[in-house]
Amino acid sequence: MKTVSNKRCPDIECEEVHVHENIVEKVAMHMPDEDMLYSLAEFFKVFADSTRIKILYALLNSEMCVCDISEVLEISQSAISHQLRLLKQMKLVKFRREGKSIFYSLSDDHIKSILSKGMEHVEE
Amino acid sequence: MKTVSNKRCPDIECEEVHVHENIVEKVAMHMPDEDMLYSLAEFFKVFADSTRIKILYALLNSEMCVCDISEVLEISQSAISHQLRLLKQMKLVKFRREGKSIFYSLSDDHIKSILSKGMEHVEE
DNA sequence: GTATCATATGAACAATTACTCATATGAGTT
DNA sequence: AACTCATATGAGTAATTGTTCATATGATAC
Repeated sequence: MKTVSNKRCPDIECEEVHVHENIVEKVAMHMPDEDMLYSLAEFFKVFADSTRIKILYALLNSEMCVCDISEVLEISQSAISHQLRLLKQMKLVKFRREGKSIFYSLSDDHIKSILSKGMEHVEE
Repeated sequence: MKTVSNKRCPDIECEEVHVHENIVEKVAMHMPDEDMLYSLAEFFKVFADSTRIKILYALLNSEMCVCDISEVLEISQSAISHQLRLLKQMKLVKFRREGKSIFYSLSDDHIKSILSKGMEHVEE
């Protein structure tokens, strides 16, 4: 079956055999690995919760201990701790111990730039 | 109660009244609106699902009709349609009708740049 | 050692969500 | 008009997730 390249072909219908093959093939070729796309979704999941977003924004300004974060955001210590664990697993935050407290901070600058990219879109 | 500015104060404990007040205040001042942070999380939620990520990546290359997307990604037409609805609501895709088909495409370039920012982080 | 405080964590529960299936809509064709 | 095809959508369901509550851990102070 012949396909027309780079131009839409209105009379080709959209059944099993009659899909717009040129497009389908081209797109299929450029798709990243399944695994990669899955990881990407996993990564964005971290930013997909307002508690975690708040934590990240708080840490944008200063490293903070768990109970300070809890205080600033008015969210229970337990909830914060659970979310910090996830952020830790995803390597978005690092931490250091100081006496009884544990201070968390952002692990790199990617986070800042992703947050602001998102903000740009939301602010419109 | 006195706080020490810009320097950690190890002997201040982390109870209701004894939080690291200088940090807490400073961070509290710089926090964006609750609503803004909530919207931001909502926005990132769109990217937090592998089906939607796949759809967006597919559309990065070319506008496509629903059944082509379904074919390329090997995901049911119904599932694609449900997710496209969400993407439409969040203004990440636009669409045009052509005969019986409806062609979807990315609504702007923000999306591309957010995806690649995410990709940068994942690829490390 | 015991007591206290900051943090972590497991279980339980409620809320959200992404899918499937069945069906509806709506445009084109005859 | 009736029929077909592409897409949309509502209901139902299984899986995921974020919180609370109770408790554990681990460091410091006594």
